Amino acid sequence: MNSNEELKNLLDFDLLSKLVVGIGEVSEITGVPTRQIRYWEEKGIIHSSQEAEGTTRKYDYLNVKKIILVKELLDDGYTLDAAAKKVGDRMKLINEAFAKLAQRSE
Amino acid sequence: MNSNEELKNLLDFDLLSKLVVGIGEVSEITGVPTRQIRYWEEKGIIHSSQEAEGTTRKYDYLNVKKIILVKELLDDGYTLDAAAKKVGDRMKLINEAFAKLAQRSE
DNA sequence: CATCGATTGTAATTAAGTTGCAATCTCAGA
DNA sequence: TCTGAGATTGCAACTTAATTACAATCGATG
Repeated sequence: MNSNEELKNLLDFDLLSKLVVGIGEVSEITGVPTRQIRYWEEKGIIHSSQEAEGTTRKYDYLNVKKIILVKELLDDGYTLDAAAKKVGDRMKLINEAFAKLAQRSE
Repeated sequence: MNSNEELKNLLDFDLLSKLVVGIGEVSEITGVPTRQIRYWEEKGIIHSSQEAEGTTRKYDYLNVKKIILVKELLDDGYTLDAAAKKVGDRMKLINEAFAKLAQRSE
């Protein structure tokens, strides 16, 4: 049994993907003000799942992770666009790894 | 490098533990009506993190997992109390495994 | 000092969640 | 069939959380 299988037994990836939190929670977790999160979203850097206009935005694990990474780079002196690009590249890898793990859990 | 270390590199357990969702979300995920979730909580079977009276309940991964398991047993014919006990035992193991994984991530 | 990127403030509105009280539903046993 | 305990549900009145739109601010750079 390889490590991924062990992992799948412990962690329910299907559930993980459904754990979507509100913007207030994201703000508390990341330290980024809600206003700023919405701004990044306006700019197309973050993509929450918002069913329709006027309904509340929801953020999954990967969304929150991305916000954390962007914030780290901003704090480090990057411009928003540069940070977004850099994080985008890294998120690709994380997304792929997750996709693999989530595969057989359906 | 063992599987747990690989896992830690991929999954941010600190973040996972902070992903707490509202009761409406839990209801959608699990198929258990919000009213019923509150009832189970009243009975002491579920323990959401509710800062104070009147504020909204929040449920983390393990809470939601527990609700899913309880529901499965109920659907299978168990009484609520019996299901709660059975699930409680299983959650102990899951909790321990998570505690181990969450350790060095701080 | 004007411009641009980045962020922030706020009012008015809607969505989501809370409690408490009471009603209902199920079903095993007298 | 009646009944009582366990389990669930309905709902009104209320509070908290989140939404949008418009405008203001703030710092760095040419």
